[in-house]
Amino acid sequence: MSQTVSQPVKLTRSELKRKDILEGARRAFKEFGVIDASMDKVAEMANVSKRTVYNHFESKEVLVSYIIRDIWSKTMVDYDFKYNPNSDLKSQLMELVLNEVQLSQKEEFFELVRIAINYGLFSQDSFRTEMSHFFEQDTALIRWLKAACNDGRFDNMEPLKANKQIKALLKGQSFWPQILRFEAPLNEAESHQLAEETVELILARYKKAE
Amino acid sequence: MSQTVSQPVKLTRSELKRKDILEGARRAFKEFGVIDASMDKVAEMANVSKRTVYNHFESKEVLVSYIIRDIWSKTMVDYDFKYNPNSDLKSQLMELVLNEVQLSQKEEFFELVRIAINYGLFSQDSFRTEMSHFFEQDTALIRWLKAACNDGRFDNMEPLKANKQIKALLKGQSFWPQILRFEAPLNEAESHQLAEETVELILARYKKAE
DNA sequence: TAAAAAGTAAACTAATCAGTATAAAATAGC
DNA sequence: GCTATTTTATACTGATTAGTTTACTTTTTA
Repeated sequence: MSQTVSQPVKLTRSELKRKDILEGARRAFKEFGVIDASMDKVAEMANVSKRTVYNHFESKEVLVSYIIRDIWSKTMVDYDFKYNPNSDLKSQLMELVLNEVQLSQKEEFFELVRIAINYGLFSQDSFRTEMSHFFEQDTALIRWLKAACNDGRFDNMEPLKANKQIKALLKGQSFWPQILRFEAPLNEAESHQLAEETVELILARYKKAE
Repeated sequence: MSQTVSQPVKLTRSELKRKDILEGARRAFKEFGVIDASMDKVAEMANVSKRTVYNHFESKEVLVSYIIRDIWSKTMVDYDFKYNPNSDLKSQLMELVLNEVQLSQKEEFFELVRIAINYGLFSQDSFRTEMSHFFEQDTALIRWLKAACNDGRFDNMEPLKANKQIKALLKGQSFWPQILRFEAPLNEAESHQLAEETVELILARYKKAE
């Protein structure tokens, strides 16, 4: 056979260096912020010569946006959850919402969003446009809300609006305070409580009277 | 008489210069961002010599944090709104919530919060701690919720939790998207709609059944 | 009105940083 | 083993910037 199931994938020296650079850059950005992490520091933390960094990434700008995009796409694994007309609303919504909260509660994730914000806050349109996709994305919840709505399980609900409300409620306690380091990431119990309270609120407003 | 009612307050030359510096710095930070606004640019925009800037503020750091603190405290004028047991909940809450939204919808405010966030994102504890007070402050809404709660107008409400929920719902549409420049500040109609939807949601969950 | 205080313009220092140049050393593929 | 590519170390360029110095002028104040 020409392929084994779990191939260790032999990387060329060049590929190894590239990996080192990316890892070093991430550590440097995380520790100092994009602005204060000089390319010399990046090279040093990657244990690689500065010239090598420039052989792989033609400028700091390119390196930064490569890293941000990379993290973005790795974090945004598109989770799907199908609406089930035979199951009760609360448990389904709980699952969706809890997933949403837990997905983001990793310090590594916060660190990288900080980098993106730091970099993007005063940058030009193109990068921000891309960032906005990331922030506004997440179709699983929207799809579910639409399906449940079409199935007549909700009253007076506009799925897109309800989606925004849910996201706002979650981010207000599980995202922004952590990004600004006012609060620590939520633990299991806290995540659960937040999800619960959020679901209660949404159902109280939109659930069809029985 | 030694004091007239509306005295034009004669400022010394020094005080005038100080004002010029602050105004020039704010414009420079707003236009270029704190990092790209050099002290030369600040002096130029203030129409003041660079040395004068340093006579008033011993370093850029000091100037930046002075300005941030200044804006903060000016924006956070503590508005008060007393709970009225004889008026209906919805209109009272609407007033409070609408005020909250409108208070912040000025582009100037967003620009300065961007500066503060960008500056604080990788800074040390002391500055962030101060920032967190501003973010978490706002006692008018909390006081009102507590009063209404004590008066038995709500069911199952923890005022501090409800306050967080309201803030999250508002910021999710009227603060964060604007800070990241994904969306424009809300106009009158949009503010009103957001306030309305938020109040609906909160009342649906907590209003005492009659 | 004279001395003290504050402001000005312009040049200067010292540091930092993105990016380049160079020449030697390590490694890859053939 | 030989050649082409990549990496390394180090030093450099050129630009920018925070902050200072100097010599001079204007304003305040007493």
